[in-house]
Amino acid sequence: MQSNSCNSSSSSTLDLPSPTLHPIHSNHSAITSPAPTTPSSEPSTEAESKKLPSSQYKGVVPQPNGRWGAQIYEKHRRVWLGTFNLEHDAARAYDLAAQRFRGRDAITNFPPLSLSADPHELSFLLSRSKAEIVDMLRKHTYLDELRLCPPLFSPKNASVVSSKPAREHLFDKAVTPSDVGKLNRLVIPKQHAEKHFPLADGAKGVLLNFEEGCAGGKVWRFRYSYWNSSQSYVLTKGWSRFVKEKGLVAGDLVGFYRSKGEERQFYIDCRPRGEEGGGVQTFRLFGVNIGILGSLNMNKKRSFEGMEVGLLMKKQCVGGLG
DNA sequence: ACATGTGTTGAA
DNA sequence: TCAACACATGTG
Repeated sequence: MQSNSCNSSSSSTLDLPSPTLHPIHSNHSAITSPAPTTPSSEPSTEAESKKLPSSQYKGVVPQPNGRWGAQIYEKHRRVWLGTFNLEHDAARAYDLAAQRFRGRDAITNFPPLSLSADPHELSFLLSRSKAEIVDMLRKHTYLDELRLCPPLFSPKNASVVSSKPAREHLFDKAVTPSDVGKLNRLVIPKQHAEKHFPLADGAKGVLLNFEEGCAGGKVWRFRYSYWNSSQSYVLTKGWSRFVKEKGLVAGDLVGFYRSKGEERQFYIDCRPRGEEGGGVQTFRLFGVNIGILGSLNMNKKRSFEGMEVGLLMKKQCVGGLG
């Protein structure tokens, strides 16, 4: 089996969140709700014993050994989500994948996270790449990972007693060709610059720190200044490195945040154009930052989105948990 | 040996 | 896109 010493989950069962559920929830009310109340019985006749029982859940397929597989299709290809003892767990796995792969439009077996009481889980789900989510589902480590990642945003004044301060989203910018080109600078839209990054009067420029990710991620330092020539606010020194490391291309979104409370620390993240939700670019597996991923930019991830990334990462997991 | 996950197909 | 089904492959 998995011989990962850093596999944070030693619990094999109890893998997925299971709020109280009713079968077949779909956003499209038009969908037929077969709801075969109870599968009533297992194959009774001997002829049926050869045939596997089909699942009442979407994305769930029976396995010869009585377990249940979960799968989702994307781009004419099947993405295997793992096998589960309980049909219900397989259905939950499918739901999570569906919401990550298809966003709001996902048709799920159970009520979607967007209707859940816990907004944190949705942001967690969307902050991970498809490959990461699939990997977690297959290894049954989703819940552990969810627990390991503290909320980025907390609802209102919630009890942020624990670790990380809540963050406030300042603004996003869709980077332009020149933002990721040879000019080595990012133009901050003036309205946002003056509102969130006020420069002391007559200041030549300042160094701003931006932390990445949700748990003590890498800190990026950019020079921030005002260019009289173009009458624009810009991030200069340090920006090109960010572009390169992240593999930013025109159209990608860069998000700016600031923690509430004392620190007022700035945060940054980026995500490909059109992707749902915020993409926290810090790659963490089992709560450990993976070194190799420093060389994995978004371009590569785009093409790797299939699955191989998970395999790569598995081999990289050598240390124990901190 | 047996569980897992893929190849493939037909239906929607 | 999807699940059914056969079975190749992985793995303990």
